[in-house]
Amino acid sequence: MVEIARQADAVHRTRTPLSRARVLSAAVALADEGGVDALSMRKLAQVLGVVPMALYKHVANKNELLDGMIDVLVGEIDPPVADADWKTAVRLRVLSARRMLLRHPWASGVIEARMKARAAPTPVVMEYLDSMIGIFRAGGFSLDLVHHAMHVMGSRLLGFSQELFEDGAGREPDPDALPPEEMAARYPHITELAMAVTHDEGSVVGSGCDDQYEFEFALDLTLDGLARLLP
Amino acid sequence: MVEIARQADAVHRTRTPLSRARVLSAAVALADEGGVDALSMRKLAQVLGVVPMALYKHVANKNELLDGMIDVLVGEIDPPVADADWKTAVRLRVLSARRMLLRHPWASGVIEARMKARAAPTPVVMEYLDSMIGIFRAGGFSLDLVHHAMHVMGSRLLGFSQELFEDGAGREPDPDALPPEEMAARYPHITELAMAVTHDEGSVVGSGCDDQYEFEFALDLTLDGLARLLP
DNA sequence: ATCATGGGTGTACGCCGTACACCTGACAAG
DNA sequence: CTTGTCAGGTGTACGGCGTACACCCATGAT
Repeated sequence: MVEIARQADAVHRTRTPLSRARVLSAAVALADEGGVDALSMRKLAQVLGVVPMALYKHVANKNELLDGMIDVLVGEIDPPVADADWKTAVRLRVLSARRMLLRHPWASGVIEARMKARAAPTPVVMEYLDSMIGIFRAGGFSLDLVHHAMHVMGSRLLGFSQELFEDGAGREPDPDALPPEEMAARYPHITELAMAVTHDEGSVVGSGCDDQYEFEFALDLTLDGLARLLP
Repeated sequence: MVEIARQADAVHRTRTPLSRARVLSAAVALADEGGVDALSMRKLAQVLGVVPMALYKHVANKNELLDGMIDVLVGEIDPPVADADWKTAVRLRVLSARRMLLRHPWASGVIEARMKARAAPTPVVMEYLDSMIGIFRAGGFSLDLVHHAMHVMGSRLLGFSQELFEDGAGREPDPDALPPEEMAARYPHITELAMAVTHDEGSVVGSGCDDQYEFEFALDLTLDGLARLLP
């Protein structure tokens, strides 16, 4: 009994004290494995070896936790490179953002959801947007044009353009999946496209498409479109 | 007591029987007012004057409910116009999708979330995508090019390109909002842009920007970019 | 007359976020 | 050295959620 007490004490003594930073990074880690649904205040507390309510001494509530996690992620995006023309600067930055989002697949959903819910983005996000605008401005964009540019880039600014129909490993299984022939009959164009893309006859939907290439293709298309609008 | 029984019976008799369609449209209505957070199986059941578990006779679970709601919404998008060149056909369709999404502001989030979770889109969404591909194909796009095109359009295909920083009425209030001068110091480019956009000195962030114009600007930019790639 | 069945009911379980009261140990002031 | 403050961890509890499971009952086929 004394042993137990001593050990408990030892554990207590060993445990590095909680902190906002520790909470946030544990939350990110928890979301990284198991997706955002696996992130609950209770599970997070358990991972940190602490009682759930302890977290509330470091984050106001779950939404603020999510905001903090977003800040952590945005902090992972490379700063803009110096000495580059605006197009490559934007390009590099967006690709860096994309890499971050590929490391944290749950992030785009959380970012979008929180962006819609919050009155204003967090300071960290604000600074990201600000410096992005700065790149355009330094590249000679008028205020009007940079405004349009930000809208054009839209979600690509943060590194994602919804991969709407994507390979789909690890998704919910589809009970009523169609046999290929019925597929071809009902959705001739999808099927045709899928066949052309996957030259091996794998699962008809989506695989075999180089996402990175597609992403850069789209990114460059819009960047070139913007470049043509410069005086 | 007999009265009560009779009245209950009358209610019972009056109530039009549940059906998947009735459940789905009630769910959409419930989400329309109060956002997607206000949509719970329990509240939905209450609206329909029924016990929660009754819903499960018509939808397998909440995710399937959401999928059904998406189908309802996609069904609201205008079919492609006949006798139009590909560009205007795509343009009109996407603008119709956008109108639907403005009617149901919660929809884009749900669509994105469910698209990520499901193995394959529902048949209704598949048909939408299929016919969209069909428009491009009829316009002379090669398979490769229409593939790129679908990626380029990305979320715009469904009528939304995240309005990342948007006017923000009805959002969570921001406790630590900055005074304008500090705003200008920390985020010079955002401030400059915001000042240029809102010619009246309203709240510095975002208002006074014509979303519809921006959306069409971006849409046309990408459509023009695609047009330049045609042989 | 019987019986199967589709659709509504009731109860119960385990999860969730978090309000609120409490404790405790470190540290500053006297 | 005492005393008081207080940041930070604890324990309990509440209301809401999705949904499994057992049930009942009216309808219509046999």
